Amino acid sequence: MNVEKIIKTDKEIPLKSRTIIHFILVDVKIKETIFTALKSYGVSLQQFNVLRILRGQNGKPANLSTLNERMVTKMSNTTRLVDKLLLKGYVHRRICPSNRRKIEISITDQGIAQLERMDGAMKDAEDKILENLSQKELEQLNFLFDKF
Amino acid sequence: MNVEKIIKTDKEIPLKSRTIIHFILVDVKIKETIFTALKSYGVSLQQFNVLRILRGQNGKPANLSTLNERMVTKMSNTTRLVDKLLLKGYVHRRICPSNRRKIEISITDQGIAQLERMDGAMKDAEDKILENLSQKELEQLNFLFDKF
DNA sequence: CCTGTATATTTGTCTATACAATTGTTGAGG
DNA sequence: CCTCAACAATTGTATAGACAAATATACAGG
Repeated sequence: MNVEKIIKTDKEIPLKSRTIIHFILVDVKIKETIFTALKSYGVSLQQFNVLRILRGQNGKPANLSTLNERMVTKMSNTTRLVDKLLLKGYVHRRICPSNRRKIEISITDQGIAQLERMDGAMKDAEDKILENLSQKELEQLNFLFDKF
Repeated sequence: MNVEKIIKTDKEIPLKSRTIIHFILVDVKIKETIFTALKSYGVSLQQFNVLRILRGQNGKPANLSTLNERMVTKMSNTTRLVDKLLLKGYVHRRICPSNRRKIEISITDQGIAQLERMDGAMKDAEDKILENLSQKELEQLNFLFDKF
């Protein structure tokens, strides 16, 4: 990936700006690959993440606030996001008996089965995205990302 | 930034997955900082980029296809994106006389003035995002990003 | 010229996201 | 009990983005 070529400039870009631009270009590429991988399953990255969080609960349901906390983005969407998973039959939802303000969400067997199929596609996407990086370079990246 | 803490897991995440998750977390943080910086100017990151591309033309107008090519995202929005900049008085638009299919977009003096104000905010955002990284580390990052 | 094809932009529509306001529920303090 | 503040989720609305279809123009070949 050549930054200057992609954004078609012949000027020297200051290192900090270049780093940010570079990051954003990599981001576009990563999102594209992941999106393509999940597309055929009809779920968005966010929906996929919610399913993974629910699976991680090992049967224990999660309420919307918990989901929201673990997702990277904002609450307002969580209700509607779960609605979509509900329509697809991947999750179950019920009012928490001990606190009727809360909603308990859990993954269905169908959701788990679908998720297992998606896991493979996701792994392929990750492999593809990172195909040119060695183990050592991955470790370096993780080290550097910690500084953000 | 501690990945495991943020996504609240105690399981060991495979290195490749961890790298992608880590990347996405950094992305959210970067976008947030940049968005906050630009918010008070009432422009989106995309609009800001278009203004910068136009400034880079040094008076020479750019048509929509050119803009689209240099932006990272898709065409369909370019018309509407430019509409918004037009409303704000930051760009000028006219039909190309030599090829009436094309539209020439150029930045106005007002657009340049506003952009100069935004440059400062953007630089501050970049500094803040990268405050914990040394020159050497920035170079390492750029080196590693080239492998994507 | 006329026709078909390629090019450049615009428009329509659907989905996603952000933010604010609203609804329903709980629990503490008077 | 009753009221009020805090909490949990939902809904409304405005804006952004993806994708496809439509419009307008150019130009090559008969």
